[in-house]
Amino acid sequence: MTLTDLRYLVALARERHFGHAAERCNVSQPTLSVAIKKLEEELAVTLFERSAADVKITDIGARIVAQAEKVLLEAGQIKELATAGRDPLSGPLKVGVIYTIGPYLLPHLIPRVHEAAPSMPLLIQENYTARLAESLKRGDLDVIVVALPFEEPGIVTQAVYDEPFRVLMPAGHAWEKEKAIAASSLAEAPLLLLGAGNCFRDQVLEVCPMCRSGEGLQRTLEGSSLETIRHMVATGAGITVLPSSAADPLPDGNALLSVRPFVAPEPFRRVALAWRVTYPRSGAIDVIRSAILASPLAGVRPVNR
Amino acid sequence: MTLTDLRYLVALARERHFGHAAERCNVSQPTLSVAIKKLEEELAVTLFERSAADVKITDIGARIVAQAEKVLLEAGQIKELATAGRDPLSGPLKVGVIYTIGPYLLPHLIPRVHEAAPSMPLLIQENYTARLAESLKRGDLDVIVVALPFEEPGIVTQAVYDEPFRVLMPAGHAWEKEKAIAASSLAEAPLLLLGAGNCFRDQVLEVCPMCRSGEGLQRTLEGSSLETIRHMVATGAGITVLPSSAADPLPDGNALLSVRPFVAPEPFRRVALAWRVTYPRSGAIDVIRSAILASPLAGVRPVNR
DNA sequence: GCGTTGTATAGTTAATCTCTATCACCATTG
DNA sequence: CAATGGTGATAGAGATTAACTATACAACGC
Repeated sequence: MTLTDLRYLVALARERHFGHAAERCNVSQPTLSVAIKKLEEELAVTLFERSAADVKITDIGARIVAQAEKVLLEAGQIKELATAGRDPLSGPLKVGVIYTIGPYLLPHLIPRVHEAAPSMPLLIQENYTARLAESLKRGDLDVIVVALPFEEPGIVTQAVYDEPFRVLMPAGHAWEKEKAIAASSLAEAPLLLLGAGNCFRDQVLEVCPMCRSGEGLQRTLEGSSLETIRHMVATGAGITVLPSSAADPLPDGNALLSVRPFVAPEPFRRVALAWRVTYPRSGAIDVIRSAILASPLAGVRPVNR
Repeated sequence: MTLTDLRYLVALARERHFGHAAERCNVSQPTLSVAIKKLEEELAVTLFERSAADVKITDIGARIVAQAEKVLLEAGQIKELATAGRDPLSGPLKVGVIYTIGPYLLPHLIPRVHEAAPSMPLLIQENYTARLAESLKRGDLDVIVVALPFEEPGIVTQAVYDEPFRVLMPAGHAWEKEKAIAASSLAEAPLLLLGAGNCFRDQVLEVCPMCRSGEGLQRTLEGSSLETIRHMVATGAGITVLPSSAADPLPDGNALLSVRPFVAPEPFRRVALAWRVTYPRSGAIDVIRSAILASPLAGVRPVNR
């Protein structure tokens, strides 16, 4: 029993004439004749009474035809689903973003994606890079926004933008008179840091290796966020390093904080998209990339592909 | 897209492993692999993400698999319908009976058929032979009970029983002293007859050709029934001829009527079943025949096949 | 009876399906 | 870092199936 057989069956039930039914199915009369006969043998029931005058459907035949129509209808739905699903910009996209990007990127990203792909709702999760990577590989996420380096088997990454680091200090801090801060000077400062697991923490520590080993003044704030740290800096609890997208857009007339760039070469992080090599909706990823690049993130520099 | 393809698809969605899915489908791994690939090409969507680690279903793939399961379920129903319909004794049987048999046969027939084939309800129609024949050929009836001769193209008949005719007269009639009545004497009697269209009318007239041509005393009662005629005989309106099944089972102690047989050779009618040669439920017809023969119809003689 | 209409059958060709064998890829491991 | 094992894809051969054309066969109607 094949779907073709069922189509022949339904056509014959409608036409009650082998020749006409065959014509409607674009096959020869013997083809349809043989198919119906085969179907009757397979089901071991007589579906039609053939006589010279006409073709009559049996009671059981009528019931089976009705069921066959249902099967064909449902099968047709598969094609419709496929047609609808062919558009990579249709259907939800599961996006992961690291904690130190999400709050600054998403408010810009979401409306832009919605505009570019109205029928692609975003299901967004913020997490650590390691967790995002796991979800991505498991298939719980489709694409993630992380900082490089990021290497995983089966995962491709595409750099999107570079983002310089900034030094954030309370207003009136001694460094406020400097135009730019040297990375080395961080070792002497009471540096507020995110907890372990945040890649940005490691990147900051890399900027100033002495900070890590020196057991200096820096303090790790477990379970915290860049926003919390910024508030702490404002209260004079210390200084910190922020990515430019988080540091530069200070609320107008914020008198409690000062931001300074690093002296060249500025330390920066490279932000990238990552997805499974096998992920088929590359068009959706292109939309995400474009939306990110169209977002007004302070201080960032696009990375050419 | 075939039902086999859909089975492969569902198996792969369940197993998430080409080899295992193939095994479950009793085919080789390349067979399943190629089938899935073909399906993806036909639908122009990626259903699975293949990687070394594992096989992941895409969102659209999951939706299509769910639909495929529905299709397979509905297709399975076809086989179930066929299995249920394979029994000729299941499902209603549309039976037609002529007016002069129905009232005497059906009260016996129905319970016997119900006992022999409980899941074969009878849909019964009484009518003239000509109407029954028409319905039978059109497929509105499956089998009819008629009196021979009955010849129609595409219709087979099977004699079931012979039924002698009787003379019915009011009690006290002059013929009551006779043990048997000669057919020829009917010409002189006030014979009450059924209306045109009833085959029994013609059969009675055939018993006594003079009645037809002679413009004798006989009266045709249009739109009447044997029962009505019997009541009229009881009131002394005339005499009549009845089939034995209608004449013999007189209500106990009916003092108003007398029944007499004809002198040999007794006139009789041959009652038969008829159905389309193409009708597939011959088992159902056998049940009807057996039930008729098991019915205690007064005076009838079974006809060997 | 003979032609017409309609379905079944035969035989052939073409497409499809399925198999075995093998390749290519990747991830793990000594 | 090369070897290994597990996994899916591909190639080519063989078998099955489905389709066609031509024709037979059956049942009616004139």
